[in-house]
Amino acid sequence: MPQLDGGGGDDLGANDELISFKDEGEQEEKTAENVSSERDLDDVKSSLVNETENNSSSSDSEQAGSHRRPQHHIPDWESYVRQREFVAEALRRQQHDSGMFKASLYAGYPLLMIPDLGNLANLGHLGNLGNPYLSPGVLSPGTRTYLQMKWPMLDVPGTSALKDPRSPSPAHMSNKVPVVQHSHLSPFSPLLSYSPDRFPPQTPPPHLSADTGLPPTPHPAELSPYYPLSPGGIGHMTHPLGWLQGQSMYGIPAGGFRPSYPAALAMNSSMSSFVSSRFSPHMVPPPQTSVPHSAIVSTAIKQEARDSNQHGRCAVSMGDREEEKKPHVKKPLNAFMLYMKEQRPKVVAECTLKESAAINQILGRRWHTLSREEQSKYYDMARKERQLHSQLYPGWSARDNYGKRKKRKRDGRPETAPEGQITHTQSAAPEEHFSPQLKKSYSHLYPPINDELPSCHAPVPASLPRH
DNA sequence: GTGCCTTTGAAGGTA
DNA sequence: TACCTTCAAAGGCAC
Repeated sequence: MPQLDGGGGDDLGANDELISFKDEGEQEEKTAENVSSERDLDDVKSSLVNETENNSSSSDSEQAGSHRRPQHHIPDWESYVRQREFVAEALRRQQHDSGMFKASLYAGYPLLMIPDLGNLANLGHLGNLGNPYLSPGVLSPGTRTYLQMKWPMLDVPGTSALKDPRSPSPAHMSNKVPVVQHSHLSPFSPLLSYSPDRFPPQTPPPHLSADTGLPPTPHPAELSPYYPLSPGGIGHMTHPLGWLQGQSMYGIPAGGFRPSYPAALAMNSSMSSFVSSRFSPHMVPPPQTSVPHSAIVSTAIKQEARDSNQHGRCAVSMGDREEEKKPHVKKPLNAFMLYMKEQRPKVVAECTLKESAAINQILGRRWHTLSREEQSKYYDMARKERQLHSQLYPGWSARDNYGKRKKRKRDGRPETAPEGQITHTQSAAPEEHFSPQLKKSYSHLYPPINDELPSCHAPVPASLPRH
């Protein structure tokens, strides 16, 4: 795995990514020859897919040669670093002025809490500081707010494990944040959009510091490889997730989150946003007091609860009521979903498409054109997402969400051949399987003869075999 | 107003 | 173990 530097201890438990790549016929341990042949294979695959997009002016360099260029991120790195430094400086001043936290204690701690982020947000263009993660109205003056920071953002001694310098990303790939984003949303922060519901402010329990809201004792045993702590340097620090797991800030029961959602969620909001430094080198400063974890969605469950009540409140048992109280905890996003969230705005801008079905097809093809390094970034993000999710919701299971949605109709499309069923993961050219509905929607993009894919640029011939 | 479409990946269930 | 199903995001569209 390219992003896995074996030395830093940074990427423990990356097996999922290995599996993911292996699933695509790529093995982590390969000889140079194998790598070469693999590259050839990838190039073939890439060239096939890129036929649709190479004709654009923007993809001149995205040729089927032996090198693929990173598609979007590198140009953004400088601006990102500048902004990061600016924010870091602002935070240092904030720390110095407010004395809210000691650098020695929180250095490298991805979560910083300041009493009033509004002041910080007023620092000129810092209004965009948390922007990818800031929902309008989330910040309010006087609200104690967490600032989410990623390790490289702070000058942390002993962060050698942060990243292998050979890594494609100087800090960590997951720290990159696409600059081309809508200012009001983050491609990697579904957390902020999951639920507008707020939970009542709660008072931190006595065992937590009144100033920081953090527990006084660390949980070194629960340190995540993604938030490495140097034993000698900052080993005394509380792991960002440590206090979340064992002694939740606002009291996640030891057995899990289920029995007391609101309390747990109040904590989860800040934690999720913070640990969901996931993917953000900036900050994710949702109010500590109210915004639940992104994975918590209220609408669906509310709807269900409403329906359930309509069916007869008398029949609702206590257990059912507890069920109704359950917030809908969404699944963590997988690598491709993260990729889509990041890239969708770009595709929309490039292709002037808005319909997600078509965009997703384009993105699905672009996904396959990504190099391993590029994909590994998203696998890494997804792994963090899952780790965070599992720690935020220890008792959650994907099965909990089964049936929350209406069952998808599967008879709408022609069945694939019985033998060797073509699934969405191994289908032929996607345009071949464009539903009549989608084609109809894009009739203006479908030349009547060619029946083309609504791609940005030159479409792939329908007969083009695809991996 | 609700579900479908469309993608990949993760996870749970089943044979 | 292999295969199948469901869900995660997104927004236009059809009903």
